[in-house]
Amino acid sequence: MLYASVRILNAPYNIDKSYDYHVPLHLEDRISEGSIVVVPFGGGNKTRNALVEKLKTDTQVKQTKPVLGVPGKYLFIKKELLELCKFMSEHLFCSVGDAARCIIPSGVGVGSVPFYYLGENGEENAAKASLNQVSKNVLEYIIRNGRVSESELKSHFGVGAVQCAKALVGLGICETENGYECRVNTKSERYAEAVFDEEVLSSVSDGKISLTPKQKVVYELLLQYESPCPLSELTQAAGVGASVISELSKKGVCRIFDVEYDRSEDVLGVYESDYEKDFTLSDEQSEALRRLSELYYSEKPEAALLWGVTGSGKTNVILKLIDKVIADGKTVIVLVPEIALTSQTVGRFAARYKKEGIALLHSALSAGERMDAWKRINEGEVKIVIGTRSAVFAPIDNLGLIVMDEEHDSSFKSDRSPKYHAREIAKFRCVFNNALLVMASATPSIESFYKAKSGKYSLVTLRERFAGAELPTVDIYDMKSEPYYVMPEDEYKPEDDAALTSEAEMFEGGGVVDVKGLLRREKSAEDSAIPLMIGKKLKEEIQGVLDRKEQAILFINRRGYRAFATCRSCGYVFTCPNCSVSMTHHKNRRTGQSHMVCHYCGYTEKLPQECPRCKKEKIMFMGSGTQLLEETLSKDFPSARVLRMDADTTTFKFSHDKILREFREGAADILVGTQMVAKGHDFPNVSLVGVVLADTSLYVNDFRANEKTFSLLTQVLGRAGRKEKTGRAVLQTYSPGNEVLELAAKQDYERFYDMETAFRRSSVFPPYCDIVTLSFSSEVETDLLNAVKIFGAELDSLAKSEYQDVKFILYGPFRNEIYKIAGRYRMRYIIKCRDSARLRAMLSSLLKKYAAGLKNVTLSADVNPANL
DNA sequence: AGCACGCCGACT
DNA sequence: GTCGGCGTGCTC
Repeated sequence: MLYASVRILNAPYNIDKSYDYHVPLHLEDRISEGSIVVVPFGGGNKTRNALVEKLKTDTQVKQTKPVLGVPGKYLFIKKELLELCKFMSEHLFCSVGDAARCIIPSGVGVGSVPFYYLGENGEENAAKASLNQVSKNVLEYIIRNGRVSESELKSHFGVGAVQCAKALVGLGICETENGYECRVNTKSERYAEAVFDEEVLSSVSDGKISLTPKQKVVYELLLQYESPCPLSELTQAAGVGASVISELSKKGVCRIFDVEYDRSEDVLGVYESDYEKDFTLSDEQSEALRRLSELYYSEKPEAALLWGVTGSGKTNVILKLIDKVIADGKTVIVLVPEIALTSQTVGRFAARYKKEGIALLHSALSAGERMDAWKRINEGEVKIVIGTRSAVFAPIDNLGLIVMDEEHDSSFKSDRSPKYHAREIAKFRCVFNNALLVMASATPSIESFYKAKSGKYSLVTLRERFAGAELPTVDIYDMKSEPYYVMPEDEYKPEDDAALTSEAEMFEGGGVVDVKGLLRREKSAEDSAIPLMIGKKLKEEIQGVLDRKEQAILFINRRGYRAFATCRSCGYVFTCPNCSVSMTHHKNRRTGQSHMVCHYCGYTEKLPQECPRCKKEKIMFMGSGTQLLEETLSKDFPSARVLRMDADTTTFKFSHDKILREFREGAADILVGTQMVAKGHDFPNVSLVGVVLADTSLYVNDFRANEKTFSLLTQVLGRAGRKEKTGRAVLQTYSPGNEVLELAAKQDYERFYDMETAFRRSSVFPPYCDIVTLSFSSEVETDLLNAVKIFGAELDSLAKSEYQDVKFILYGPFRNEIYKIAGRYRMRYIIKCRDSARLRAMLSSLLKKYAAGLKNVTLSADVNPANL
């Protein structure tokens, strides 16, 4: 008898162990180690999917249940990745099944369908019966293939084959039995959008089209959104059924349409013609290539940090390295940050290696496409995989090289459980395959640079800028020399200062707390209470750019119109009812309507005229976002064409890419946006970059605040003048003396690294220790507090008894930076430690004990989190 | 996580 | 006397 030792997928952490099942004869030749199988589990024998860890001929278990089915040869995890699952579960405190979920393409499910096979007296009965041609073909196919699923018959002989098969069963020729097979769930999402047509809008407002109260609620919501809204979200937000929305569409005031996850464009083709097929390397680049090749040919696991300033041609070196690896008959995985997926870099790779066999893995792929890519990779048709973090799991054989472009990017760390870092997975795979890992960045993570300096990684450096490209001239501009707030005289009262102080401190961080300056009045101001976003210097530079018919990019760190709304009379701040954050003020471009939006849970409400607390009409807005910047620009530079890119204008797949392409093709003079404008795009005509507010307070309370600011600014500055022209950049700030800003302006990574490591060493942060956070969340605050207390006590007692040898420092419990999100309260412990087997054993036993045991509370661990 | 088994209050 | 409340414990 053959037994399968399996792990249940979707099993909670505390019951994640091996379970033995026996394998029925007819499945023996279908099952193998790494197969996904269907098994009965638990008292109710509910069918569950499981991963076969081992096949064996005996078992300790007295009574085993049978494996019910092996869905298909593609639902299979090869040995290397099977071991990786185990590794992940040990290091990331997740079940083996959770790890397997990262590896199996999502959207692939298991379905139960009838299978047909030849009956006992099948051939005799067939000889007696008179069959039509199709039935004969179907029968022949069944005889040839043994057990055949209904869907397989359908795909071979059309839908009619099902009838034939059933008839064959009726005639006693075939028999049928339910079995399992792999199925790809194609998904599409239904969207609704208000009809922004003058006539429709006015007929609704003057009652020509009458709406019921519920319809009204939905309609108002729709008007507030700038872009189409998923129906599911809309019905939830409005608290109505889908019928209300379909009524609205019948009345012609909104449109309902399906957006398939399937509409992927030919990303490969986009930039194909942009680049020459061949190029020569500079001396420095050749040397870098030589060193990397040496590491590659060593046939040992190696890791190298390719540190090259912006514009030093890292990509060229990498392309030449890949050429060698491919020529050597091995395969390559290239990992890029999420945002860069359709960028030129990817296009360049794609174009260059199309004929060798390339697979592009990204979040916009439909389940079907993902499955296709997975099949092609599994069947060895692919030599190069390019993709975001999850591409590190690509089932590619014979791996010779993994490249991580923009190594420091935080999108390489998963934000969902299991919270893996692609870098660690890549290392595991390189060790398994004796392959080379190349991490490339202009601003490496402090941790990686530290490893490079201490010899754990080989450091390969590119210092020269390629093709004479130069650093932009950077002006750090002191915004304190500008009036910040402009407010008409008659509205100003001295007591405003007091009410605003706390909020101003809260939201503008260290820089702007001079409230008197904040409210500096200017009698002549036409626009009341509009913060000055564009200082004199930046204004001049923008004008210059427009005059020279060049382009500019302006970066601002907040989307929306105004950062928050507050009452000048009582100090009330508009706060999300579900989250402990203030809401952001948004303005609809088309209707001009104002509403407040929570950036964490999406909650939206209409902006009232009066303060909900004191009922006075004294609401004022503070801070500024992309929408206001866009508006300000069109006022200050009426002739300029402004394009905005933020989460609100990039709802759809590829809309992001579309905006960038439009901008590159010159459809706009100024691109305004959040983080996403900063990353990896090359715009030849951009000669000015403006950072509306550059402050370290962009990331408060995170020990990586400096690192993140430095790398973000470096990237933004890198957008200016990469070709022949020397670009210009203006960093507006309220803390002009800040060392991080100055070093970023000079692009002096090494000085920054020295400064930052000094800080990390003295306060004990990575790379001088590891950090594990244990996060608790609950909808019930008292349950949360209780759980946190119990857990803390237990950890304490373990540390004093069984795990005395484990050294760690426990901090907390703390409330999270944002205590409540979407109705859940969140707290955590922070542990500084060495990530050792003993430490993991201790935490794992605790988590196993409490993962299910704390009522109403979910608990999860994160090793070296991306944000603290 | 599910879903059993198990031991005490309000119903036909 | 039973139906069903959800506390405790197991899942090959």
